[in-house]
Amino acid sequence: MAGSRGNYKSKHYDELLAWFSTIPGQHVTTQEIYAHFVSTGITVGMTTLYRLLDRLTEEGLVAKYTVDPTSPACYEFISNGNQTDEPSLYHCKCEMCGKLIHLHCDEIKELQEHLLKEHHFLLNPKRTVLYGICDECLKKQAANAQRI
Amino acid sequence: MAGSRGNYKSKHYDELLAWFSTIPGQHVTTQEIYAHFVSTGITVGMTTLYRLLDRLTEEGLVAKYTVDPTSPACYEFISNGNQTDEPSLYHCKCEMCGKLIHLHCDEIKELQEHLLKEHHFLLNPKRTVLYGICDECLKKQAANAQRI
DNA sequence: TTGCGTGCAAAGGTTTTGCATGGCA
DNA sequence: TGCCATGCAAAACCTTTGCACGCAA
Repeated sequence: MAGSRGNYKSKHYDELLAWFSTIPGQHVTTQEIYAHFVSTGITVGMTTLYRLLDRLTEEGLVAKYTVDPTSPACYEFISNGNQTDEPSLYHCKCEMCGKLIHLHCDEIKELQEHLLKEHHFLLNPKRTVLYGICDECLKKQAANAQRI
Repeated sequence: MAGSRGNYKSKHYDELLAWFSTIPGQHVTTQEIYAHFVSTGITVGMTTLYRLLDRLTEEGLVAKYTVDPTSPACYEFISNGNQTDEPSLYHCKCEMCGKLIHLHCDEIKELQEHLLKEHHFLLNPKRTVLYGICDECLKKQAANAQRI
């Protein structure tokens, strides 16, 4: 089922997946992936990268995150494939420093269930990004507020 | 405080804000805003629109939503300005039909408090978009699953 | 041989920037 | 007058598409 197509082996596909599996829980952009390929000595075009990432996203092996229309998309390896999910892992994007951070939180699992039962909305934790302000920046902000 | 600059009156600024206030709870793209101006007979350039929207977003009168890196950003009027928030109103984007829907849910308010207390992350409900699958598409999906 | 994978080049679209002009205070 | 707002044009950016070639089965 993982491939109506895609049963072909490919140097690029293998390398990308192999590298992804070495950096679980890390989010990377196409540029960073491209840089990795360059450092490996394997030549690759951006076109191929986008197509591979689309394929991996469809297969559920990789999650795609949109953070801003201007900045590039982020991709992250899903270690357990499309088998068991880990709904307690969420992404938070800091609006001040721009950091994308991981958050383990069972509370969100409850929200997910609530959304499904009461609002008939099936939340996709692999794609959802919570926007806000991170710990560090909250402190900075408080400090600045005093100065002004 | 609402304007280190921006104390200038401007036909475009006024018209944009006036129109926004007539469509509370609606999200529009720059193209749609542009179309509105055309229908009003007021000429405007996209450059101006982007600058006005940036300004309104900074002033907290308008919220900017990112839905996809490919598709344009969405803007929405915040009726109560940056005074009292309405944290029970959230945005959900359906990954199948692409609809952006509103959701009133007090449950999320609890999550917000939890995130702040336990994880020191200040959630921004004006910007956060929850991805998932909406009611209608869940039904369609179920129907399709039976056919296949 | 067949069909997918690849890569170059070009197009698509949104958003930003530079610079000269016009309008408000 | 001074400063900001505007708009045109061009650029920057990420992403997608078309088409020919290469490679796996």
